[in-house]
Amino acid sequence: MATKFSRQRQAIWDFIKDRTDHPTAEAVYLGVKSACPNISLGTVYRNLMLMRDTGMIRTVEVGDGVIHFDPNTTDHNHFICTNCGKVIDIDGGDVEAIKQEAAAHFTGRIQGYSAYFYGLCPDCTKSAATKTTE
Amino acid sequence: MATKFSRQRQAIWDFIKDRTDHPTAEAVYLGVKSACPNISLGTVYRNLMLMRDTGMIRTVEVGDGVIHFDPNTTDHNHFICTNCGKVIDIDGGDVEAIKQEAAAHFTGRIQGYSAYFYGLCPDCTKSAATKTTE
DNA sequence: TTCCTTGCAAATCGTTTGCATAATG
DNA sequence: CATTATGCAAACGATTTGCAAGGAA
Repeated sequence: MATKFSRQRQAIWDFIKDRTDHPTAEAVYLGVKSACPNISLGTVYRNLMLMRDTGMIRTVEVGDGVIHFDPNTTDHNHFICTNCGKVIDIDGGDVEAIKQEAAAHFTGRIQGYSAYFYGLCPDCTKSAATKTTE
Repeated sequence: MATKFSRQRQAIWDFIKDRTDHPTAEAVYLGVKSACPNISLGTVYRNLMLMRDTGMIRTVEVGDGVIHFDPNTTDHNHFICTNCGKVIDIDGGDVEAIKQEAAAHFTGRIQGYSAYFYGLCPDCTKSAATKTTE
């Protein structure tokens, strides 16, 4: 499959490659519109999925029923704010240790791994503290 | 909301309460049909979601685009077989330790947690070993 | 009787796909 | 030129919802 780097694929990659906010296909679509005014959602999906299959990016399923895309393909954890829905990277954790912990209690071979932590993100914690009541 | 325990809700609960195979709504629907021949998928969904909101069960999103339901509401990890799609509980892991590990690298308060490990389940590992060649 | 629930069917909504056309190497 | 990619719109499939009728307290 000789990959032809189309303008839209390039635009999608440029848009997502440095993102840390785990955009959805819809978000990528909107974000790329300025560079490619008449790109279609289908093309965005096709390219994102292709990038995932190629290992350029990774898909993240947070539990909101929508697929999020993450250019960070190294093992890391995710935090999801139960208030605003934001998805934040938790870098620097010892992923290997977590894998070991789980592997110790399971008889199969564990290859991949993906963990989600839920709670209030720093921002939401702050604004919650502001309002004294409610 | 005074909950009226209908026959179908009872049947759904009876069906799922001891399951460890994380059935989908569809699976519950089929499994409950013997007890309630003309129950509808909608009712199954409504009840499962209600049970989740009530904390009776928990939903599990494995990455196959379908919601799985789990009567085990205690913190535990899940293993998903990349070959057969089976979802297996990993009991006995030190979930608290994993939470701590992640919390140490994040500035928000971590409340919930859910992790998925991927690989070949014992069964599939076995059958893979059987076939000398592929 | 009074709400809560159901069954049914239609409606959503995210994602996928077929196809004729356009762009890439 | 031979392919690969695109845009569009229709197809899909899981989940949700409105509503009139049925069932539990």
